Amino acid sequence: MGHVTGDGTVGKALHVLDQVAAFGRPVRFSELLAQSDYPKPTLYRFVQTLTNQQMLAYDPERQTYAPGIRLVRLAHAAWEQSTLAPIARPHIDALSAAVGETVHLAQLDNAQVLYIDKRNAGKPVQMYSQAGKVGPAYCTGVGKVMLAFSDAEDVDRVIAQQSFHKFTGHTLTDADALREELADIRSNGYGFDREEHEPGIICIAMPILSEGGRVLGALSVTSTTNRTNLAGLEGYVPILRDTAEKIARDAQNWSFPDYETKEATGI
Amino acid sequence: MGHVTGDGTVGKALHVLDQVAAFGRPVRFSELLAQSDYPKPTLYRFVQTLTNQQMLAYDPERQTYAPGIRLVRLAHAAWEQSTLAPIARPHIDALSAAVGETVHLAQLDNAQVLYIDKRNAGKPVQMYSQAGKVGPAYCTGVGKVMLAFSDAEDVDRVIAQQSFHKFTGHTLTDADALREELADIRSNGYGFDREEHEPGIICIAMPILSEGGRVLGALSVTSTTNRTNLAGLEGYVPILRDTAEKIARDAQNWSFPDYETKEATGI
DNA sequence: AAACCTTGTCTCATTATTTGAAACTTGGTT
DNA sequence: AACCAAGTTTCAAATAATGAGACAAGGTTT
Repeated sequence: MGHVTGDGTVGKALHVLDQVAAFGRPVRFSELLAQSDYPKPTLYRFVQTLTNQQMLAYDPERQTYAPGIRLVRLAHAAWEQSTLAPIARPHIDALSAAVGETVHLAQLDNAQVLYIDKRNAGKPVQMYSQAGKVGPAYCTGVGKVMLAFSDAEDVDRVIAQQSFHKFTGHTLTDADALREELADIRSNGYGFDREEHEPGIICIAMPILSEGGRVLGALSVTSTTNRTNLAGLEGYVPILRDTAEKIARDAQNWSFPDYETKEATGI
Repeated sequence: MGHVTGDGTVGKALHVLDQVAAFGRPVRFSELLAQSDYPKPTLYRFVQTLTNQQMLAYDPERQTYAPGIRLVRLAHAAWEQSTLAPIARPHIDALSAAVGETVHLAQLDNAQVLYIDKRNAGKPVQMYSQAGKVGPAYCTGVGKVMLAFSDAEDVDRVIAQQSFHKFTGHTLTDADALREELADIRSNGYGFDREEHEPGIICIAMPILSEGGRVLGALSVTSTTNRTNLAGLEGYVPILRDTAEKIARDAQNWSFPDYETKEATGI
């Protein structure tokens, strides 16, 4: 009878959590039930349990559920321990200052691009909204670059999961076009986003590769067609490559600092 | 044999997740086992399940577990839907620009202060590391202000959980001193951090209260004793009060925007 | 090399928990 | 007063979690 979710009760509960998060807005129990595979009392108990555990938050006034505050706490630990962000931080600070454009750091999470960090060179506002945000792999600079240097089997798996929604006139809309693009990127060593996701937005992206050639993540410098063009972005290749190599080297040597005191640093 | 955790298998698994996060660094199975209440195979299976589910990440080289990347994705949804951050964003942007100092937005999470957002007026770097960070309630400006306007029973519960660790010479080190301070704050309408958490760091904090007087969160402006003093910070009271009121008002009227398309905005 | 740890993984009968059809409650609507 | 939708509870059957103990894989000492 095993459902697709697997991993017993815990897996099922987390699947419910994902469903709530996927709504992108606070959701009523009945809405959740309508699109759930579980019978009413089962779903009900999961939602209750998750709410008790503060993994979901219940708004009694509107009778809605949303992902809970406990996740924010846990994610902070994840971000600092399981992503490239703490290692890359000084390097992308420097990169952003040098190029004066927006810089992104991303990793691959299943078949999606997960944005891990961002520097907004000019305007320091509106940043948090991006860490944790996901984007499509087939039409972003960082996504294509990470795919280009992944194992063939991983590429197959990821491509199979892409929707190939046509965001702009430049979006690649099928697997073959994407595979050609990946071959190009592999021979160049870097890739572009040619207004494939948003009109007027272009970027150049560089993979972060371990010594063994494994994909750790990717960096990108984003700009607009008003300010520059692809040839202009190409001028950033040396500093991007340099930054990516530094991050990869630091990741190699990284061993977690031993903490004795927990509350040592202030806010 | 009901443990303190409650909520069946799911609760237990999440408790394990908390334990891993609490280490603050990647942790080996044996370390986890040493401080766990569960027998070896039980803990083992939980860790396996959580790793399968990407709630934990396993580093095969070092044989360690850390909170996983899936949490970062989930937390983004939580941050946007279950915190004041999206509502407060434009207001704290404006506040930060006006005062030229660091601004924090916090909420109460159990007995701790959870930092939700931050603006670093001068230097736009190193920001993400703060969202999701937790701090003590009894010796931070935002913590004391939120407590001061909470229900008596909540205050009792929170105070009972404080450690009253003496961070500096100014830290309040017992419940009575804290209760006096809370009474002061209540009559003033705002509070200070008088180098109670870190030497040289001072702040002024303002509660964000709903129409009914319920605590929604708190704002603070932080500075150093080199740059200013408490009297100087007190000059920010009008703009702080104004900002807090605007956030509270927006929170009242907030109904989640209906999304039809998910991928409408670019990165 | 052999004996001996330490750390991590697997087995399986027992036990406790999850499961979901159906019944019930609550609040709003015709 | 009858009706309907959304949410909550019950309880026997089905299933999954549990953990003592055995086993495997490295490493270290004698």
